[in-house]
Amino acid sequence: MNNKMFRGSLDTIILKMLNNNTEMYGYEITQEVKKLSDGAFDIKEGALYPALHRLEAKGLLETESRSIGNRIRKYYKLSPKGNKESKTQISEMQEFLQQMNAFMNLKPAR
Amino acid sequence: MNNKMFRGSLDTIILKMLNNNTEMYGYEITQEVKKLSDGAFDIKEGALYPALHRLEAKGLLETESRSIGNRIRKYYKLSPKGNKESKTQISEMQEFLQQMNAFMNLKPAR
DNA sequence: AAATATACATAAATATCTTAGGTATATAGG
DNA sequence: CCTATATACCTAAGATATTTATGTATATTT
Repeated sequence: MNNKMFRGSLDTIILKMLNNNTEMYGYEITQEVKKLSDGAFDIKEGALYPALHRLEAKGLLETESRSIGNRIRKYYKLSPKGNKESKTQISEMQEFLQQMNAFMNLKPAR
Repeated sequence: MNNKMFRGSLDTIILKMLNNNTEMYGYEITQEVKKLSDGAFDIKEGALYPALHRLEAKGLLETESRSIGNRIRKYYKLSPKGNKESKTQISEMQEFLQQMNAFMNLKPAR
């Protein structure tokens, strides 16, 4: 997929994932999103990590670092504020999708 | 509408309008899009004109300036290349909308 | 042993958008 | 008549989000 249209929806995708899953770590999000979208949505790590940090800075996400073997994973989950915001953004996205769909299906006036 | 999600879709919207209408001038596009979307899509002129110039530079649009009274309007229409590209982008957008819609409707695993 | 996958991260470059400002003509309301 | 709003084009500065490239390190597969 030409992911130009993907722009602007990354935060909402992350919030959606964390709304469904209680907690996830960054790399896991990229893999799950790819899988769930049949490869259509390909989140670049260079976009993901700054996005997670942004959302955390806004108080929407809470983190907990855990050692898995010799490696550290940083788990993210929605804060109460993030929980509310995720629902808002999911609704707004659905509304947007409907509007854009109607628009793209418009027939010429004559 | 929070038009954050609007990002990345302006070019496609313009191409869609010109696919439906043979020819339009810039200001007309902003007004028609607003009307057709019930106010949901609000194209800023600061985004529109650079976008039109970009699309023209890519060879997707052709222009013709016409005097209307003492004022000049710049009419845009799809070039043959733009005609093809518009159909491509409309299809890609529709595919994207479907994917994103499915994604936003995913239920938690358990 | 080497290649690939996992897991985090940042910086530079690029793209697109908003905000703000500029110019000028046309029309509607008081 | 005059003033505000609408029409119609445009660009520049700043904000923001993304890609590409790079870096580090461990784990797993071939």
